[in-house]
Amino acid sequence: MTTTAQPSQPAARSLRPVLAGAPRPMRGDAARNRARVLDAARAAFAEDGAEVQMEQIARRAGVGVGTLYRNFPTKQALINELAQRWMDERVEIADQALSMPDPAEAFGWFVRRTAEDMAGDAGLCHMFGEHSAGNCEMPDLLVERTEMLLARAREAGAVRADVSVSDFQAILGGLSAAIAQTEKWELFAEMLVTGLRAPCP
Amino acid sequence: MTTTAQPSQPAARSLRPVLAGAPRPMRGDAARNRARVLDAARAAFAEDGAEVQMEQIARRAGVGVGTLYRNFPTKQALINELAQRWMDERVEIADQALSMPDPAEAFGWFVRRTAEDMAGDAGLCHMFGEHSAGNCEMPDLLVERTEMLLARAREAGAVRADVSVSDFQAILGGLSAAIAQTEKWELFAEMLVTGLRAPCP
DNA sequence: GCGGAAGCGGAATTCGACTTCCACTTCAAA
DNA sequence: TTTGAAGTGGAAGTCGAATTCCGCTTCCGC
Repeated sequence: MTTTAQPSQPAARSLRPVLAGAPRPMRGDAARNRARVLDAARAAFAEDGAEVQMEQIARRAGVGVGTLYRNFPTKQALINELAQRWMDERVEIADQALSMPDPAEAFGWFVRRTAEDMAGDAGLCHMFGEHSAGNCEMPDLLVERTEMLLARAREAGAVRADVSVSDFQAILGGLSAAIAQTEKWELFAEMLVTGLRAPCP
Repeated sequence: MTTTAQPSQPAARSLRPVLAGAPRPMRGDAARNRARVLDAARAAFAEDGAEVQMEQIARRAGVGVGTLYRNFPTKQALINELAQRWMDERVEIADQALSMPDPAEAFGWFVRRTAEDMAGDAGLCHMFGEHSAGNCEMPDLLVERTEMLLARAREAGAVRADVSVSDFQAILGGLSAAIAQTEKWELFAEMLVTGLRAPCP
């Protein structure tokens, strides 16, 4: 995650005729505000779901709506940015899991960890299930990692053969919905790990 | 489910001084329209989720929005009515399950059947998870049946001891969310039944 | 068949969000 | 310190969807 993110609208700039010069970095206070907006948005969405109003987010961040719109041209753009960050985080977690020696253990850890993270951002995650489903595709990077994790677990007999990546995605969506209702993520994670394994005779 | 349902706004009526006379029954065509609206609404919500517009529902039912609002004072009221019907249906299904001799089998059947019904009304069910969570409480009758079903299954060793009715509710919410993404209800139901059982050693 | 209450359609209204706009303020390069 | 580009706040504008309103139509008891 880049700390010095740029505003969403790339301003073609050319101070002094330098061919394709890199855009001047954001002004210090502006960058600070952008960060505050992002934090406020995450918190607000986590608390109240997607129905929070832009003005609430702005107030929470201590800025005017204008500032908010300077950084994100649209409410959806803001949501997408948050979704993007969540995805990036998922990739990191998946990588950690992939570095574990035992595939079954790695898979279980990934599921538990995801459930735990969801519990911390319940509203937020649930919103993703709702809103971003169509808008912002799961990045290839994450699909790839998930595929690996799943494949390895499958080979190790920890996951039924008939569960595809998109099934798994759907399942995680269900998980977030369940967690949004009760925060018993440990129970749910356990159930998932057990249920994903072929039923024992 | 009463076929001759009354409009949501009870009109205090008193034709001829009959003490507490029952309200005159709906006019024939009106009752027919009410039914059509309800059907159209169910179909529309199932297809497109909660974001369908009142006018779309009205057009689908072949009536004007006015008629729609005559029967349901609010969009939420319409949603609640549908939710109510779904709940009633659940009670019936639960009763069928309770009449089965083997508790484990009964529980599994109930879960599978619910998943199947959800798949048929994906958008609708998902919407319930979203909207009705707060507005329209699960009726006591359904809570009671669910509790029975769960208790019997628990005694028979088919369900882990640490799953409460509200946990189970949350889980079904998750199930509907997952099904709304992919219609693989059989897989999901299987996973649930397996996962709800204490992990075998 | 008549009368009038009940019901109907759908244009017009209301309402509440998102988004735009611009006069004003703040930053930072020279 | 000066200067002007970048950034800011928040009132006003826009827009889409829910809801109301009312003149017209349809039923139904007499």
